[in-house]
Amino acid sequence: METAYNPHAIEQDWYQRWLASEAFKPSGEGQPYCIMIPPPNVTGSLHMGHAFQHTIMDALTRYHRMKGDNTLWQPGTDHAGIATQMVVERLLNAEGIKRQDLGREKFLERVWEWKNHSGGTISEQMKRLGDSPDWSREAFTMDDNLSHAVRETFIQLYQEGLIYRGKRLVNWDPVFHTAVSDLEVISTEEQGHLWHLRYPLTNPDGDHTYLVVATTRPETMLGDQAVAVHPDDERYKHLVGQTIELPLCNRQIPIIADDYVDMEFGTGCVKITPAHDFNDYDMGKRHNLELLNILTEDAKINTNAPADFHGLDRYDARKKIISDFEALGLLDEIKPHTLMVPRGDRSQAVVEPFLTDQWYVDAKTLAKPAIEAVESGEIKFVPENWDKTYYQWMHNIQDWCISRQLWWGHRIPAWYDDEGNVFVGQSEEEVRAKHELGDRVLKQDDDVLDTWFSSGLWPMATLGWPEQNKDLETFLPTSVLVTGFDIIFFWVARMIMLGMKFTGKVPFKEIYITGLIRDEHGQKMSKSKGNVLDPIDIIDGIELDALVQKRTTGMMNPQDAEKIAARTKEQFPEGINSYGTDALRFTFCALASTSRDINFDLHRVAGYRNFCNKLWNAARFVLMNVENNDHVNAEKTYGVADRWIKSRLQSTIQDFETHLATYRFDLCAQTLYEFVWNEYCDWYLELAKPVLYSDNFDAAQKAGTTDTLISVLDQMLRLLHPFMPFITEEIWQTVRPLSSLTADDGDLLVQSFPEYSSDAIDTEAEQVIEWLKAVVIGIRTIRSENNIAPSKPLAVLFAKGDDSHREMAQSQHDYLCKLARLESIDWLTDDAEAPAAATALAGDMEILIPMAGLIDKTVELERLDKEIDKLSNDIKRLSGKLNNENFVSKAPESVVAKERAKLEEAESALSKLQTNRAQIEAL
RNA sequence: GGUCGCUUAGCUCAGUUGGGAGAGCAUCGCCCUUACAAGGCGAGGGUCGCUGGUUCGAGCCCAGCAGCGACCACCA
Repeated sequence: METAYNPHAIEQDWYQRWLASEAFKPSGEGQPYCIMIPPPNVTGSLHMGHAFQHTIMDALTRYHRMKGDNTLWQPGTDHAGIATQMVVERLLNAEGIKRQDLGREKFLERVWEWKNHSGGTISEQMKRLGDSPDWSREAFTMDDNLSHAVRETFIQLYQEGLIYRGKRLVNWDPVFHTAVSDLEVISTEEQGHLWHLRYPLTNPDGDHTYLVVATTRPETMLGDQAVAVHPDDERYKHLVGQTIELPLCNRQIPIIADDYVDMEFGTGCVKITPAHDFNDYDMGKRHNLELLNILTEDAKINTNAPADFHGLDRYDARKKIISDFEALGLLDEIKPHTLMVPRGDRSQAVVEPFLTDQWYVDAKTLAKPAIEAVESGEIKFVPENWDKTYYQWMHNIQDWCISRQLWWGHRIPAWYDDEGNVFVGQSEEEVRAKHELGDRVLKQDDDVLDTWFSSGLWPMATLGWPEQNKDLETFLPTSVLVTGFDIIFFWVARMIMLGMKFTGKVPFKEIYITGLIRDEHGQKMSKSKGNVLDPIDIIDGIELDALVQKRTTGMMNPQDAEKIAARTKEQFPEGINSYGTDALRFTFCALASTSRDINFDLHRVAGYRNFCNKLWNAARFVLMNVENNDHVNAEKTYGVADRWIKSRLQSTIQDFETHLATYRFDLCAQTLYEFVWNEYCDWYLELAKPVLYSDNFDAAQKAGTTDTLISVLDQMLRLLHPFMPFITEEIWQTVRPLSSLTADDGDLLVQSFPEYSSDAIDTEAEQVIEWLKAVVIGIRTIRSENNIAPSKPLAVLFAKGDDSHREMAQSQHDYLCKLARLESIDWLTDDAEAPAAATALAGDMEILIPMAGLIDKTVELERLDKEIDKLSNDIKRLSGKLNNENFVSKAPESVVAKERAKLEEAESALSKLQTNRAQIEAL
């Protein structure tokens, strides 16, 4: 093995070998365990969020595979309708082509070309991460079988009246010319104006010649159908039923009363535009108002408005209306106003409420069982709190607009005849045959379905639905869904609704909601902020120039490039090191606490890269000291250190499994890190050295140590494998010849996971080693504080203590000498006078290092004073507590006893140190 | 307006029925001790956001306040 861990040399070879062994496929035996990947955009590339979630999913998959479960991780990608179409349209625009120029068929050919060209990126990147899904089942939401499932769902819902078509107000994206769902509209606060407009009364009375209405969108007045006031509003009550002369339009509109109006806001008069505002639409329905659409699909003014306005862009029309009102003396005032502006999440264009024919899903009906599934605990959110977010949305769910005026996606399986009759079915042939339409002219609906309609079927459809097969039976409900809270509504809720509707089963039993990856300061990673990290760059490393290049090309705001380049150079003057996949994966696990934001700091990766190196070198040590597997059959005796490390290993296994069961990957990572570094490396390897190197230990003891070195290393590698697959496989294969395993037994990824065994728990060994550690640390501290060279052998005296200490000092003699660099250990008899010495305590026992020529009086006094201070404080606190009658009488007996013992211990320690201090002082 | 969350060491974060404040990174000192300088050994560093309450006892439970954040809805 190389002296330093080099991730590059080992990763991809193992991946190819795993693939070839078909180990990623479900074994067909054991308990089913299944995870569905949240399908990323087929033309996208892997970002930190994917890498994070995929690491979690892969860790779970590998763990369950090693546990012997029938494990399936289903991979695949999403066609991502609007996003993908947008990318391809942009590419075409660069060539000077519009999609309309090509026509639907040719355009779709181009999209498929693009999909085939860039579609493999994500999968390739997943392989770099060591992800182990069953690639033979890789799915795409527009595969034939999935498309069939989509149509089947649509047809059934339509037949049950749960999908319907209707003319309604929708959120219209005037750039993409499509409806979008409520969820795809992002409202942000922007500075605007509140325009107060005067609407003249047809019959002015003494008090009023006009009413003043306030609006943030003056252009909509062209479609006004009424002015509404509150029915109880004394100011206007008498005007209800009268009419307004709508300026610029030469129309009369009524004044109506509706308690939706807030008397306190503005003037208390609201202009009502039923065709261009959701609230007005509802009011219009209540009052039978006409729906007058005044916009085109481009959000220009249409011919329903006065001729002056035809063809004007909505914002130009706004300007003209303001100036026209002003010219007529009808502009009352203009106030600055902060309002929420709705924009399309993809186009960033301001969306307009727009009257069109669209398809809707009756979400309320589907939501009912989906809510109950979570309430009953059949589906559990982890962390649990997310159920509230889910309930809140589900209880207020609106019908889901599923039609999109796009070309890329699942075309709606509905056909119309010339008379406007609708026929829904799998294909035109089927529809014709079923409805006996003969050669009647039929035209398929031009629209496609919302992408989330198909991803909502993902778990059941990838398993084969609507066909009833073994996979569905075995793997549904799937075990856990791993995803972010940002798509609970988009995706999670829809999978539950559609899944329960069509299979009668929940799609998954648990939903593990991960945090969102942010940069080291908690900022969202984004191209425009220039703080994006590419997981592949962390694995492979990247030169500064290339990183700057990457961050500053293709920007929305090129003027920020300089700033971003400067910041990048400051943060990564040397570029980014290559840390390897395993370090990155371990970092993700270590960061996966319950927090909803995860600040990703590269320093953490560096720390865990060092951990990889530590593991690597521990293995090197074992290999250098174990030449063959003779120990397997040799006679062995296991020393206290061997029993100790095996005992500690059991606790590690137990803790790991407890934490994994609750998705606390951070605690799992910490448990493993501490065992490997602080117990196996720091102590066990050091304890093994004297046994292996000294003649004081016989062959059976040496064999016992060798055997323990190998077997604990083997168990550690298994424990670590789900988090760090490559380095563990590499080391394990090197170590395998030293164990009883043969080459036919498969690779590490299919070995059994360590099982906790209480038989190996050895409290006696743990006590002995804890004592030994206390002695060694006590001596090291004295050395360090008194500047005694670590290489200088010391003669120490032990004093006080009891028989057990004498026994341990005897049995651990060689270990103590080696670990603390001692030349001798002697016992001070009880009646002998102690020499002036630096003192450490190990329980009741004193460790004395005579000062002669070694120890500086003032330094040692300072050190002792610090210890004494600490003890005095403890004693003060403890005795205060124990003197409090309330505490003694009300606290549980065990707590009181514990405090008493602590007090006694502290008092005893204090008196020893004080004696010692007096002695030194007197020198 | 509604819902949820956060505030612990310089930084990023753990802290599991309330019972001695922890980790990693960073900092300081010593050490090339035959696995590892990506290392070893040791050290320093926190009035647990503020105020009050419950309790023998509060980082943890309750109330209020302050600051930060997310999501949902929205008055023209």
